[in-house]
Amino acid sequence: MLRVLRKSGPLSRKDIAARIGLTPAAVTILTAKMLDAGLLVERGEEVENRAGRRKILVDLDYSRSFVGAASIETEGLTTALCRLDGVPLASSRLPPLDGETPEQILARVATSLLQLAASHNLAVAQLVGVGVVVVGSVDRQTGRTLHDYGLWDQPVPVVALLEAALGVPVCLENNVRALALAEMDFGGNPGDGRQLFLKYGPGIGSALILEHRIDTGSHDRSGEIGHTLVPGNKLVCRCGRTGCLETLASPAALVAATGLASPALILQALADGDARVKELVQTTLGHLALAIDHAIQLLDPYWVVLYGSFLNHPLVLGLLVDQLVELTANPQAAAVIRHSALDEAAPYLGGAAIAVRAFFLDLPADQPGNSRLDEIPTLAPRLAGIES
Amino acid sequence: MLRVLRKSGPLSRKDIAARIGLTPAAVTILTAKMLDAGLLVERGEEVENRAGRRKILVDLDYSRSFVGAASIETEGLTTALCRLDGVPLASSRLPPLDGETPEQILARVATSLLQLAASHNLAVAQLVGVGVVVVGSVDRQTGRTLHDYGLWDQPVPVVALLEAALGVPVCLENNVRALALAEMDFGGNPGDGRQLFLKYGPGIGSALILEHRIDTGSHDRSGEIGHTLVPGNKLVCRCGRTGCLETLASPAALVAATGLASPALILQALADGDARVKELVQTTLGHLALAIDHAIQLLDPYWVVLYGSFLNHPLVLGLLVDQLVELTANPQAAAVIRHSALDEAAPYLGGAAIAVRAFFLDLPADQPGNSRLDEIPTLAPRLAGIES
DNA sequence: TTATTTGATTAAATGATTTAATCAAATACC
DNA sequence: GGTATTTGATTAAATCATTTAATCAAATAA
Repeated sequence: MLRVLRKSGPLSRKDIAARIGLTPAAVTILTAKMLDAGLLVERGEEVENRAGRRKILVDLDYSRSFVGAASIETEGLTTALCRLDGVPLASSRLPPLDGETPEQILARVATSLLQLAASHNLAVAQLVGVGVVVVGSVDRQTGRTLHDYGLWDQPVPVVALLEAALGVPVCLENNVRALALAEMDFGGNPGDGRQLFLKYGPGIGSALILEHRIDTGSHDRSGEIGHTLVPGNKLVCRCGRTGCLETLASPAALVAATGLASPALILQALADGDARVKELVQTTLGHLALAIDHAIQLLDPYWVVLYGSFLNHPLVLGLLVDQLVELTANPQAAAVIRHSALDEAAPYLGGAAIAVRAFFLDLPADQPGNSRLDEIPTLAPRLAGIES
Repeated sequence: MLRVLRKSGPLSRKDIAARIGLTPAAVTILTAKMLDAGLLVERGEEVENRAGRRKILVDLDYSRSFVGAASIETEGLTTALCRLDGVPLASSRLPPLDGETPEQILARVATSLLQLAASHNLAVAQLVGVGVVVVGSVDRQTGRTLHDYGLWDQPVPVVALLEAALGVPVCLENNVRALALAEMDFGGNPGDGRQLFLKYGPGIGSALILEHRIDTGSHDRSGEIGHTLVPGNKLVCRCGRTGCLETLASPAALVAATGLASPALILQALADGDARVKELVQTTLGHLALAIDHAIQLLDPYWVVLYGSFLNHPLVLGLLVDQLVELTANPQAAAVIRHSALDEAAPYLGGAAIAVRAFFLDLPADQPGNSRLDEIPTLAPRLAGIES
């Protein structure tokens, strides 16, 4: 029911019943409990010029609770508090400190979140969860980071440490994967829950979303478009293979190829009509387009979402889309690809997305099993004081 | 419960309970109903040298019912009857007739299935469903074929026509996709339900299985590895694009490249040590290996299953695996790729697989909703006469 | 022989959901 | 303008799957 409301906005009890396969009577009972628990709100009536009683719209109460979010990178920490619909309420950026241990970093995260709440008059009791995103891969079972491409050199039990410090549920995810979820949940673009997300810069990060959920594959390695091979490419990748797309078509590779100092300067050169740079960019985007076409053929996504200011530049996006249309021999393919609507200055949005999902029982799943309200960890405390 | 039994063979009531999240008491009740209904059988006790009562093993009754299967191709019809575990009981091949309408073909399918049952002393009352596979794409909602690459030039309501003729549930699927399911369900290789299936010959057909189910993608086009692009390839594909893998690396393309008359002759030349042919084959398999590597990076499958006698030849399979291992820089890749264990002379196995799945409620799904035995179409008639 | 262990079964209790009736609140019709 | 009709929400009794707790069954261990 929460899942349906999340996806399809305010709905009447009758419509909810139809969608989740229960009777209106059952939904009346369920909504009553959840309204009491503060999970839902009634949002007035839907006016239709038609006989009969009007629908009373029910929706998730996005404003009553909030989540914490943190992004831990080598360049520093970003923490934030967000509403359950992803709207940021407060955020802060903290620089990295020399020689700081993981434990100290997480302690700073906890302190920062509490300070943010205090300074924005948000009651900590309404903090329903925290999502942390990191650069490397994570073990979702144990809530630990695995190898982290330079930040931490050993597994860190992030979830356990932060839950001890804050006393609310904490979840952990890779930053790109979490961002892809944020795009799904907060991005405002409807779809069928199948999306390839491509974070362009400084490397080529990607995440695959199937059935509204992060797809991990059989060995936690699916969706790695940056590590598909480009024939003829002899560059050795950090992943150990030779010829990965990332070594040839990442912003870093483009910077190296053009000899310019930054992606911003490349954009400048493009705008100035620099033919040499345009050709280099075109070649690079050609590799990218080919890889994206491969992915489209194999995954048939509803969206291919690009994330990163360089690709978001109209000139670049145009070149990429042109190449893709040419490859697919189908102008409609362009409709599949678009740039993310997320604020690129908010790296914590992924954290907010996973925290919200955790609060709403990881909504998109059709997990068999628990449907008893009082056995749900995040709900139990809220339902404890209720009579019925 | 049926799903768990299907996947994990005979189990005790207690173990079933643990897996489906119910109590042994509930499982006792459920198994009793299903034993009465003839869906399950008790398979003796498991002997463990341990104190306590022995487990009474319960399993699906694969022998009590059977399914019909049909494969409709331009070269003719194949019909068969199979046990619920995929073991063929009877089969027949029928040549195509000139000028035969789709309706006449389906009438022949129905007649053939009834004849097979009659001649093998199988009671039609125990025929619990029929699965039909065709070469082109199908509309699973309406049970119609769509365009069919030459066989039929307009949609044919296969399901409606055959259900009218036979009076049992009929389901329809593309042949490659159904074959991939047969591989999962009858192939005897455990896995986690994620598999890329590749039918090599005469074209390059493929199907993607995720979470134990056929993945269709957002537009019914996922898993099309044969239509990924090979850079530099200028051949126009039947799909309308230029440069598809299939135009360059299918058996048909290989036959054309070698100038030999058939894949069998190519195998012969390879065995004879023909260097020119070996190089051509190697180039072709290189394209295939690259595409497979792409798919592995994007999908992270548990298995890549090859189907087709040409690829099954030790020399060819060896060459392909070598190329793949070289590309991935990881000897483990060899463990992922394997040839199908299915009988290649039985094109109807896919039909049997989808019929069995339909009978067992499309087992692998975690579909929300109906768990009431008496509302299940395939079970209702069997439960009708039962007391409790 | 008895105690213990493990699995299966049973009966009463529970509780979510449905059924069927009713209430609520609008438009449509005469 | 009053009444009928329609549509959605609610309620109470009934239902039915499931759990709980006790018991039975059948083995090994002491």
